[in-house]
Amino acid sequence: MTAAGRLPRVNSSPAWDPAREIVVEPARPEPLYAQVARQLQAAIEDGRLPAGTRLANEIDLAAGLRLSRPTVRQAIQTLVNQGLLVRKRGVGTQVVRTKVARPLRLSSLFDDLAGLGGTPGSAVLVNRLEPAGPDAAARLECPGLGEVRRLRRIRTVDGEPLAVMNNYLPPDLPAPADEELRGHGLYQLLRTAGVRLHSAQQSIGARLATPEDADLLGEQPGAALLTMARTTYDETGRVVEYGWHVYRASRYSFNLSLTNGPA
Amino acid sequence: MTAAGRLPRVNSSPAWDPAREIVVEPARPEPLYAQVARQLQAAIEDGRLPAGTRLANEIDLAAGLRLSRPTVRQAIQTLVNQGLLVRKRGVGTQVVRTKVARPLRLSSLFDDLAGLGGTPGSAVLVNRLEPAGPDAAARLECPGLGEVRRLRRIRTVDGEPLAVMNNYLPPDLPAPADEELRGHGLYQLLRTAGVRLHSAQQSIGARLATPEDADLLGEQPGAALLTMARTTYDETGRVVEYGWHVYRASRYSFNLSLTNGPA
DNA sequence: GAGTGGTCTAGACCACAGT
DNA sequence: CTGTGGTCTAGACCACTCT
Repeated sequence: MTAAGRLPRVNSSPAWDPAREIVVEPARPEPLYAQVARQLQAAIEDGRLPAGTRLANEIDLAAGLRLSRPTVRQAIQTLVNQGLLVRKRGVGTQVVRTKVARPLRLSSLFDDLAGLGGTPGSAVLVNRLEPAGPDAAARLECPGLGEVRRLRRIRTVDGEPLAVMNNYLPPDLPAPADEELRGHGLYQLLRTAGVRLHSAQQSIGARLATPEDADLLGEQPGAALLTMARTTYDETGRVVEYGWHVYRASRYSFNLSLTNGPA
Repeated sequence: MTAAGRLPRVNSSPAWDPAREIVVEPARPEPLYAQVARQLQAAIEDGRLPAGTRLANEIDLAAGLRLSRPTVRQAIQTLVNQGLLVRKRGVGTQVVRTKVARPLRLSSLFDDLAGLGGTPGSAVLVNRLEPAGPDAAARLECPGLGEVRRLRRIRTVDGEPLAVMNNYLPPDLPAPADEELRGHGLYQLLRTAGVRLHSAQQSIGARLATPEDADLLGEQPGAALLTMARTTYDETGRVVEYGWHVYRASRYSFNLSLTNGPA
């Protein structure tokens, strides 16, 4: 046995009675397992269930909540998938001892920034249908495509330029108004338009600023820039967006949380 | 109804009979749902179940495989979580029409590179215990720590330098031999040592090469570099690694697949 | 209305960890 | 040994989508 394999100290259960703290209302439209998961998550995040706490076993939990064991299991499983709980056979279920690592989700830059300080905004440089060159058609995986919608925006925070964002969109999507683009992320607009985003492939790199980059971003030519190219798919496998963006490395970095989820 | 909401064309089921193609052996140690999931995944990946194919419904599938519906559901769920299948209530289950987006997992650079072309290797510049400065102790979230193991390596592909990698490790982990580090990723060595990795927080940025960077990596000073800083936690919430790496942007970029998994 | 996945129940047996 | 989570069954009813 190596030093690394040593046991986590297990807190014995404190006076936290799930049956008293968690209430499930079968009448609500929210599924029972979701109600349990939501309230467990809240208890973990506001400290009522501190890191390292061991939960009661699934049988007792189910009995206390007057639910079946599979239902309670489903609730716990969603939190395990989020990395908030850890289960070990023969041992029990514990609150993870890490600051929460939110799973990585499809998010646009705007949504990310809105969660931080500063006021995000954007200037729309280009927003029009254009004849689709072979490159654009290939990026959207739509050979023979006649037209594409092209977007070019500058994202700002508190008025300072942060990124130049270029996008191709399929021409049959409803046209986003410049005004909408100024105040909302592209993903948010797509979702509102009924597009069900499913997955994306991203590539993150770096390069030096060209004079044009420098001019748009308020940097010096030769400054370090972060680049991100992304293809986004909906649930039917159609490409709903291709984008290539450049960020000022002096003012932005990508922050990712990874979890070793099951499956 | 917007254009974006239009229906996916549903292929009627071709002559792919799950009951004939999938065999479950209750005697094997592998769980039944895992056997089903594995064989379904294989069928999707090698083209026997092309993108867009609709699966039989869960009841029929269960009957055909002589399993219960929850078991079949569990198998399908794991593939949905991986983004390989899409389920819609009232409609059915379809193979996703996208090239597969593998979920983002904890991986070391070495593991990533091993999956691509070229022969990865590395040179170990530093591998020793050092007195822990306040910075190192803070990075490992272990105030008062006496010593840390410090690593400094150069990662190469086909002999060409690709990245400089700096790491702090807690002093109680078994010391990795230089020889092991040359041929294996750090994560792989940690797992072998019994560490159960749980989650990580990464930050990706860019900067210009200093003369020292340039010397180590064979670039010019002022060249664009990708930077990545990472803190890795095990299941007990302990920091098991802190690393800050720089990559030659001319030869490397991060590729991520994101999926909008449930929960 | 017919067919689908989404949720839920009440049991059962097994594998593994710790004593 | 005891207690835990892991797996599995055989039903049931509901909510949603499409015809």
